[in-house]
Amino acid sequence: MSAKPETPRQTTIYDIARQVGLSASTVSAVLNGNWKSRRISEKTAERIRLVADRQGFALNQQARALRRQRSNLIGMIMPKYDNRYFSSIAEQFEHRARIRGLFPIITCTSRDPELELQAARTLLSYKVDCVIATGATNPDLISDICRASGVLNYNLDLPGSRAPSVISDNYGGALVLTSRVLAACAAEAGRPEPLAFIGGRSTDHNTLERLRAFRDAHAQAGIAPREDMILTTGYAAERAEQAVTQLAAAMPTLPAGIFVNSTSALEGVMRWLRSHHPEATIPHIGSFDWDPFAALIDSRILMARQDVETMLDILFDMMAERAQDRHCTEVPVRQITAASED
Amino acid sequence: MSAKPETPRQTTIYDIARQVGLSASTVSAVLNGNWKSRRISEKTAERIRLVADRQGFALNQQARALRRQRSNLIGMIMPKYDNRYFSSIAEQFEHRARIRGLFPIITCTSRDPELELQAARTLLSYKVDCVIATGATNPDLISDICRASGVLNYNLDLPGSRAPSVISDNYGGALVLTSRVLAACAAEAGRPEPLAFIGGRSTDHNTLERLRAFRDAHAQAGIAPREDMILTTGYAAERAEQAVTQLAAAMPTLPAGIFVNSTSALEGVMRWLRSHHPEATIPHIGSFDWDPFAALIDSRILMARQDVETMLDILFDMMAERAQDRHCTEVPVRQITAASED
DNA sequence: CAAGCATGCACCATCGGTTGTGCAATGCGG
DNA sequence: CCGCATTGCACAACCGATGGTGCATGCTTG
Repeated sequence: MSAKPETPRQTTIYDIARQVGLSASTVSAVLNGNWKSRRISEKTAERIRLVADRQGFALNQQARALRRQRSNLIGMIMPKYDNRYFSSIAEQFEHRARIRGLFPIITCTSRDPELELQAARTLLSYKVDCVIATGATNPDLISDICRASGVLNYNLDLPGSRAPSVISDNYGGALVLTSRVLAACAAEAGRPEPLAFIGGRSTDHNTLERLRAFRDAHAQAGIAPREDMILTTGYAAERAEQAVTQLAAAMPTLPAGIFVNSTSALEGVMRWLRSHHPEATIPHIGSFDWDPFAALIDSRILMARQDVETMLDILFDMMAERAQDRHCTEVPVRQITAASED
Repeated sequence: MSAKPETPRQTTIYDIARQVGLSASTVSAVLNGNWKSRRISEKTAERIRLVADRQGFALNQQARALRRQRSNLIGMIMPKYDNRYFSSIAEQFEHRARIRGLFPIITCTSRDPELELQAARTLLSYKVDCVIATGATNPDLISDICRASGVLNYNLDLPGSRAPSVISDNYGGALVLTSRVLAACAAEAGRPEPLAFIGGRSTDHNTLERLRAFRDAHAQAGIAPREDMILTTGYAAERAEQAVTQLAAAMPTLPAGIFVNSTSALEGVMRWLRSHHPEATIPHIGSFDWDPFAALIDSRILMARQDVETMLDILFDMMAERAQDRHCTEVPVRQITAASED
């Protein structure tokens, strides 16, 4: 009648202990599995498990973590969810974490360096056992605060100098991709022509490596890249769209081919092409990053798909052995051509 | 020399207390802001803040949550990250949570009902203050376990009967979308023709509502839908691809138009079309859910974009006032046509 | 000058688990 | 029947922060 239906607080091991007439430590031992080593009888264990199940008991992980100095939480900092590269990283990360009995916390910082730091601090506040910085603008800062707290730290996608890193072979992938686009253009025009490069930041490792490959591929094709067509205006679609506008204004005709650095940038490039030349054939495009729909837009779009599975396998292996050497592992990309799958 | 560089444990309020020669409770009061009500002097507060900053002190949120019975964690269960609808929900959710001083935890369950439940239980174990079930296959089960723990709970995208829900106006959106596709087909063929319906689950509310609108739109166009062309084979791209294969095998020619239920299904449909009829004009397609690249594939693709911003605004408003009434709020979708933006 | 009040902080129980240790009861051999 | 080992569990300290309460000290007021 007047039982207070307020917030029906979660039952604790003390509640269970009272009900079975045993001590909380016994209940704890049974529920976390080390009851055999504490010489709790099978009969007692069974009785406790029964009551716990009946109550839908859920152990308070905060309390557990507080005492154990180990949270089983594993944090990932990630720039965006809105493209297939990062979203597959997120999904695979969660899947692998769960398999290993860890609880994944992913936090998305919209490429905001300030937010990245704040997110790292918050993760540490919640006492995650490990912080993985994915595509972080300043991974070393994150490494520093992790080190100060004694928390394991790895970099993914973009390398850092203060923690082990797992990234794609950006040079290798971009070299093949650029060469393929150059070849397609040459086949069409009868002679090689320099490509444009759109998207990314000229400050990040990946863009630099892809640019290096871009230039080398041009050299291998026997032509010089045109520096005025290299526009690393960031990853946002809007900025890429502006870059194409700028490109179109500066020259009589669009380049025969474009290296597009990320699918976000590709979004902007395609938007521009569709709105300004809806009927024209588009330039040959090499996109560093894959999207299933982009593949279907036009057979002139080539895409390099990064090997997320392998990267995460390596990452989790390093975590398992608590690797600390500041080494950068490069994983080859898998090449994708237009409209082909997987 | 022999200072142990093991794990440089995070500093606690006790460490700081010792350094400034004050009690831990004073440090706590200063650092969590209620020091004025505890009549701590400005001078003392300043001294403590200085030391805390210098040490890079990060409060242990687990301990805090344990004591406060309030974690400031807010959990979201979500099927997938790999499409623009869910990924924008995730990003917006995180953004709004942070603005409100909450720490968002999103966990992705790959549309696995078993995983959903397990995820809910885990979130409760970590004592989240609120659980939001997005697109859950069985939201009511989640509501039950949340209720048992006295934790606030809301449904997003798919409605439940045991917690407040915020969803799209699936009927309204699908009615307009279907009508537009029907009209496009009629304009081309000279007479209205029934559309195919591909994707989704005939067990979930959204699919049922969209199907109801699908039928009503046919009725309004003066034709009967063909039941044998309604294939709710799930959301996975592979299943949708199989559905089209089945459709193509069963009839001499493809339908003039297709209602595609989700961008995942659209992926499968487009894959089939490209691999089986690479050069043919594709059917008119109405996709319930938006993707920027899909919009560029063909002007015959129409897309309904759900109003994620408004849905989340409503959701957070309800959370703020701790609304409990099991009401379902429907938010109109924004209509999108081919290649147009935002 | 005593009573009264404000100031500034310390003490301590508490949140829900974990784990080292202690102790009674039982079993067993001699 | 006694000593000793084993079995089966309880006790209590602890993890790090919070907040109610209490106690000096200094200042004001009659």
